[in-house]
Amino acid sequence: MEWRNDKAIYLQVVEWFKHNVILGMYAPGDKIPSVRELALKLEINPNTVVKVYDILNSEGLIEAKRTNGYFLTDDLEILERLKPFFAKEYIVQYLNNMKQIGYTKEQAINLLKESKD
Amino acid sequence: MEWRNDKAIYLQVVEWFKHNVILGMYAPGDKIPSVRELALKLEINPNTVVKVYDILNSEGLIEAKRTNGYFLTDDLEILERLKPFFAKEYIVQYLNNMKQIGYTKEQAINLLKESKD
Amino acid sequence: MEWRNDKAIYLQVVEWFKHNVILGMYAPGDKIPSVRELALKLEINPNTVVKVYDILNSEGLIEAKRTNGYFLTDDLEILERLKPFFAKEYIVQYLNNMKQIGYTKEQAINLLKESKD
Amino acid sequence: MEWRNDKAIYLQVVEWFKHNVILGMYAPGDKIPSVRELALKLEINPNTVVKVYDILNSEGLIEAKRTNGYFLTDDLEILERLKPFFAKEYIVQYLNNMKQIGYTKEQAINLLKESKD
DNA sequence: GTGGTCTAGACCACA
DNA sequence: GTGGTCTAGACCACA
Repeated sequence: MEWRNDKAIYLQVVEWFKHNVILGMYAPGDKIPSVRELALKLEINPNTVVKVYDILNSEGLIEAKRTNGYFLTDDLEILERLKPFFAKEYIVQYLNNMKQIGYTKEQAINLLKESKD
Repeated sequence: MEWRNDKAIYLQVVEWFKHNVILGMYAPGDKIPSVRELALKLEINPNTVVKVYDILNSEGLIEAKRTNGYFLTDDLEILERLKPFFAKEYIVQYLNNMKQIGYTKEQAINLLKESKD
Repeated sequence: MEWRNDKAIYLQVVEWFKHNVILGMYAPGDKIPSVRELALKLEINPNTVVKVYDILNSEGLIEAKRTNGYFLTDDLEILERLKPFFAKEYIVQYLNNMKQIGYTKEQAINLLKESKD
Repeated sequence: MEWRNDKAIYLQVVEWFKHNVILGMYAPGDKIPSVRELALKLEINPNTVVKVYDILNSEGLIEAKRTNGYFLTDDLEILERLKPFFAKEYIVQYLNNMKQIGYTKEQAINLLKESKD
């Protein structure tokens, strides 16, 4: 893993984790890597992973079972919310990019429609 | 300046430069920073700047005048092409992002339309 | 300050801080002690204070102003919620205590009414 | 066992012992742990246990039988008094807590009545 | 000086 | 081995 230096690592890991969830890396209720495992894999400090898991926990995305590890929530509603969450981010990003180079929202939509991709 | 480490620096500098041009930092025909100046300012190796200027030169965006330095082209047509160039990149990026989390192009367009921003 | 060892220090500090707010130690919008100040005063690690302020921040009770310090929220609604929050805790604690020694809720209420205090 | 450091340990042990009696850990007239046994179990100084047993003895709750150890009293009246004793403590504690955050006794009673627990 | 981030590492309860 | 807590201390941006 490589980290951008324009954003706190723990924030990047939070996003990375959510992305993995969207991509179906873990099933609802699955055990996820332990704090130490993930720290080793990502080559970051365990405390940073703790911070990440704290955030994910407070968002209801994962749950801690003492001495058993962390588990992905089986609350499907919370999991369903992930996609629109990212979508919103991507939309804002796209519109900002386009506005920065001088396009309006309408133009951003039209250029998108005309694209072949 | 901060550089992402997931992409070659010279590519990032090329983009950064084009962005500046779009934002009107230089007028058509203007002198742009020397290789050494830019290297110092961006804290990168002069050779990297040389590579950047080579690319920009080959795209017709800048021109070298022997012993006089580099100048932004005064060919307006080339300058006009910059905006669509970035737009295309942003569009591809947006669609890729949305597809990666499971949205089709149509959904990407519709969600964009519905956004309030 | 002395800390009970049956509860994490940061939780005790969170409660202690809320208590102080209820007692009117800070006015809405007031600057509160910096992370380092509080750490020194309470003789705990600055990181522990960071954790406390993180929690209070996420609850909307305080706000961080970069390079300026933390401030008590001026959102009166949030501040008003503190009293009932503690009241609920005290009620639960009282009922639990009484039940543990064999009294029902009704008895707990009646004994309370009969008390001279 | 964990001891709060805001109160003398021997006082905490006295309370802890009375609590155990209320919970029926010993029957009236039962032999209770020797000074040494209890000191080991609670990981406290035997002298502290001596002090505790002195107090319990002076309150008539336990009785020393020379060379035979200590026994819980079989005086049911004394045992019956334990519950109201704790109840009074809990009531005072509850009222103090509520007063400290600005509620009157009447409010403390009403909030208690309204609680769902 | 202020908050923010991150690392290193210790010790704990629980099983 | 697992999560939870806490300390010590470094370095950063911002002003």
